[in-house]
Amino acid sequence: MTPADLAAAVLAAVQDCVQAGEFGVALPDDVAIERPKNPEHGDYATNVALRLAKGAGKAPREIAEAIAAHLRDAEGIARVDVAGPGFLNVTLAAASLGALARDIVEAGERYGRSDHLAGTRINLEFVSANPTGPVTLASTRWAAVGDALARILEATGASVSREYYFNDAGNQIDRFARSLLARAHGEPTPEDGYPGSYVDDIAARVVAASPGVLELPRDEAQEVFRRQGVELMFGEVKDALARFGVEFDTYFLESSLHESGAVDAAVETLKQSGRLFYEDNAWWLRSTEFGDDKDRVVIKSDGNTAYIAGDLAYFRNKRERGFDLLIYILGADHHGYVARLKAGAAAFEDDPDTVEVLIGQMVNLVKDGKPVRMGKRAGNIITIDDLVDAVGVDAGRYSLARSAIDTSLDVDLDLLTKRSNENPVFYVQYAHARTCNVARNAESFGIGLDVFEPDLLTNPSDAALLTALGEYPRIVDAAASLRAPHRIAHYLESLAGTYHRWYDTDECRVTPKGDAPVTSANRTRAWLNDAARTVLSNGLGLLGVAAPERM
RNA sequence: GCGCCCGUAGCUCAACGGAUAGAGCACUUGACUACGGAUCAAGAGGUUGCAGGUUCGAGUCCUGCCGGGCGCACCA
Repeated sequence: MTPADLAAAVLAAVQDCVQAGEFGVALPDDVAIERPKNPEHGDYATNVALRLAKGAGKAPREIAEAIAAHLRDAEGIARVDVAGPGFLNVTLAAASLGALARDIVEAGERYGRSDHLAGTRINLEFVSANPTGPVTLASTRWAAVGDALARILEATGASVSREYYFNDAGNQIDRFARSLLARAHGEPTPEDGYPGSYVDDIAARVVAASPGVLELPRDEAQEVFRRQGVELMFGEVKDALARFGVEFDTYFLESSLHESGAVDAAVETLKQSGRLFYEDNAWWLRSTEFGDDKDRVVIKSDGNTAYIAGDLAYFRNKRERGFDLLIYILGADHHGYVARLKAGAAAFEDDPDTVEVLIGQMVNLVKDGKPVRMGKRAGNIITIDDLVDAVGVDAGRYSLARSAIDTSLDVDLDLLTKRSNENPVFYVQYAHARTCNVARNAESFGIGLDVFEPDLLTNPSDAALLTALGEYPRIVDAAASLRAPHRIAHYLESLAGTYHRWYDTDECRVTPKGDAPVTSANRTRAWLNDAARTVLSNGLGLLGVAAPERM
């Protein structure tokens, strides 16, 4: 019996109560089944009686007793207790709970996946850093989180397109080109330029590829550096992200929106529909209607488009490409954009809720207990490659994806470089490697996945592991709907602990100790071991972290 | 000044409004003739920044403070 099955059984019991006239209440939409922290509280618990009490006009415990009386008759339920203020604590029959092990093994990679978001086409935009330098640690956080979120949304049935927006029409790129040119000439970095040593490398590569470039007139040379330098830098960004295991479906260039006429068309549409107003020689979008603190200029008084014009055209472009939901992961320094992005949607008579902006807080570098300022312009950045070199892809992705995005994250440089074993990812990966090792040992004992007698899974450690495994689908759902990949990581850490404890329980061995004979219980536990392997592997997969068979 | 986010164990972080606030690391003690100890068991560590409020119940929701981060352009 899965938690979902139990929820259905509880709902049926509530219905029975209502039909029997024991209390009157509208049937709840769903019943929350949770796994109690305290094993004395049964395998599963529900607060449904507490929820219904107010509507029924009766004491929660009274409601709970009534539901319990009906629930006790349900198939596969060993006992139901009413506890505390009115919780229902449910203990399943061993066979009923144990059957889950086979279900999971048979579902394999499909276990935890659902079709809740089937048919939804999601455009997930993340990282989107301008290639004026290597990928910073902050951007790397969004790479890890964004890619994990994409995997999680896909696991709930959505079609997800990973998108990287390159704002190549702006002056950051000009500053980058000027920096390249200056360094190629051996001049100091311009006042507003980029000082990192990578600028010298890129400049040298441009010169190598175009030997005569330094003899060209200054403005022509700068154009060569702009074009080739950006291409080289962007290539490095893509390569570094690919090494990190993050591949984008679309790298979208802002300039393409200008060249295709999409920006002009979008502005024209908005003028026609009266969504822009003219004032002080400029055209404005009334974004204040959507919570923005001021209206935004779309066409500047000099006739040029403002940055937001590109965003408006980009929104429309994404919708025209057929996406139902546009999710943006932006850093906290961009939170002022939320209102104007939504205003843009509304201006096109579209639903502002098609735009969903996730604001991620900053990554702070800490060294010797003190914060270290980091920035491309300051030239002291920690890059995605630095991270990978220090701890590897798995530990890097895991540590950046394991915290909620709305908390700022402190990364200690010394901890990162010296003591990588402190990363909980190894605890989880080791649990997975252990399941594989147990399976290998079982095979050498001639224990395969044949005999399955779930009523033999009577040890409390069996129940603890089974209920933990049963939670997984709801964890995936929650991670998807809350856009919270870190929940997967924390679940896995908890599951790994439960597995390690099960492994260390002598009564729960898969292979017999010493020369004891192989029993049906041993054989049945091979299924449970494999179920744990399946969930650990599936969960790590959602984070883009390897599930090694050996460590 | 206005707006958004955060404040939880020594550190890094969890906790659909639910029961005794949890993990990892670090610390103390124990288990290596081990289904590989990258593990397990036990211990210690907390007034969840402060003060009110909402209700059967608040780390979680509301209000006000305190502290920190990030924004408040006809820049992109």
